[in-house]
Amino acid sequence: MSKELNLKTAAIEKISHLDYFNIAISVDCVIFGYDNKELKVLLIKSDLEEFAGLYSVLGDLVRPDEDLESASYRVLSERTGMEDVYLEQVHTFGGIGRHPSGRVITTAYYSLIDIKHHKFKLNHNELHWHSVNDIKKLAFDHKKILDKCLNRLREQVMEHPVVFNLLPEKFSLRELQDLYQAILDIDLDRRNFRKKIAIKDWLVDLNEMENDVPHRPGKLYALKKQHQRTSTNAVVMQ
Amino acid sequence: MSKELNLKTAAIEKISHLDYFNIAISVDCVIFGYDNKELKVLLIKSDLEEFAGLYSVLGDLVRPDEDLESASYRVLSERTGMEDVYLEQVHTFGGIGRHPSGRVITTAYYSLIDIKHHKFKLNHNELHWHSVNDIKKLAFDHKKILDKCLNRLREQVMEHPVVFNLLPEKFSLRELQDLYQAILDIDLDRRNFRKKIAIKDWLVDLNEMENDVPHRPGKLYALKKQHQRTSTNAVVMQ
DNA sequence: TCAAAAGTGTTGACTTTACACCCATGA
DNA sequence: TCATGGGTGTAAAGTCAACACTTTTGA
Repeated sequence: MSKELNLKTAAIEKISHLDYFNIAISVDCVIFGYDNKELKVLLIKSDLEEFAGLYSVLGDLVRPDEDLESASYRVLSERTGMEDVYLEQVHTFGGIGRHPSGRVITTAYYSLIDIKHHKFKLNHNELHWHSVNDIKKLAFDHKKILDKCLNRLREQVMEHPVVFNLLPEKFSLRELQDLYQAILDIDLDRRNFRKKIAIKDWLVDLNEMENDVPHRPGKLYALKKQHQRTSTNAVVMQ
Repeated sequence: MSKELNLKTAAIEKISHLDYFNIAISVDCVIFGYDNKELKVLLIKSDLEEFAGLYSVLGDLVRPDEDLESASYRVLSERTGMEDVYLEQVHTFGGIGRHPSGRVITTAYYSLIDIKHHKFKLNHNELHWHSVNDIKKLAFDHKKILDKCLNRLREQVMEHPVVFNLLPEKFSLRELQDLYQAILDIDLDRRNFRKKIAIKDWLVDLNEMENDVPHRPGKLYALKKQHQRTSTNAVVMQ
């Protein structure tokens, strides 16, 4: 009773499946920044009437000739002018009602970028940084997407050196701790935090000190070269 | 210089994006089983000429009117006759050359099912269980998909009670340990394993003993009701 | 009586947490 | 001299890994 061996070519298969080429796929990039001891996320005002007044994360449809990663890098660089930034895929959202234009499935990525980056032109498009903690509602299912990306970020932050794009090249341990506290939304013990970071061996001591701080200056550190994460040396993290 | 407020309706947006509705999306289900102290995976012989002789994991195109999760449950139940089994989304693979029929992006899920399940009709379709350790090459990028799902399974197995679909309802701690060893592909210390499982509080002691074993019988346990994972009470795991 | 696996605790190594004092700087 | 944060160590609690002997059963 076994099925007959009935090979078909890909070309033939494609014809029989043409009906299915009726779903669009997009990428959405949850881009985190950090300023004033708060974790921020870059949002754009939705240009859909259905979501008038609401913000959404940055996304775009995937072009037929680009892969998912390229699409997410394109969104990132088109919107922020930044190249070569690490993006992490988080989850794909495929509910049927999630986009009013039709069937759009989206793959969510997160990324971390320096909020003070130069090429950045916030005024030209309705792009704004929002405090993650203040966000109650977004267009589409983007609140769910944001939450999932934030959870993933929190899971990874102590295991992998992912947060250093959010700091200047040289930073003190206090700045690093403030950043961790903003991301995790908890207080950390200073001595224990320093021990934990020291053990990871992520940092080089630059033998320099902070300037212009209204208190005793701290030592400056930088992320070791081998831990710098970019699109081109992306490390498999799990 | 700010952009004019220029809202468009979803309908209008759709027209301008029609070109993009040219990518198909599929789901691929990596279905793990367990037999003879080995972790297995359910594979089907590829019916594409391009991959003649190679196996692939179970997948199908997503229909325009079903969401991603429904599509993966459909694949699972069509192929195995099983309903109400937990599926975990792992990753979406979107390389441009990954499918010879055209642009197909796929979202991978894994699932664990009892290899001895009744409705199962292995002969009717070229469906076979393969030892995970023996698999060297698969059709498409399915080896990568399998590896990623296996990694995810290994990460979750000690943190969450995910493996119990692979065992009969009543099982001994030795059977459970053998299963963990097969999944993780390492040996575990018996006493430490039992302690670790006891702490999780996943099991009920049934006050029954094994029968028909050629050695001292062990106690039988079952997974507590509140930890049983099905499609309908799926627990958010991260 | 033998073979096979069940069942069970302790010790040492390591990790994690909580916690307090003096120091350097700028205002 | 005050306010601010820098820099540092220790003790107690908890977790993890290694390890061996007696018991029960069927063959």
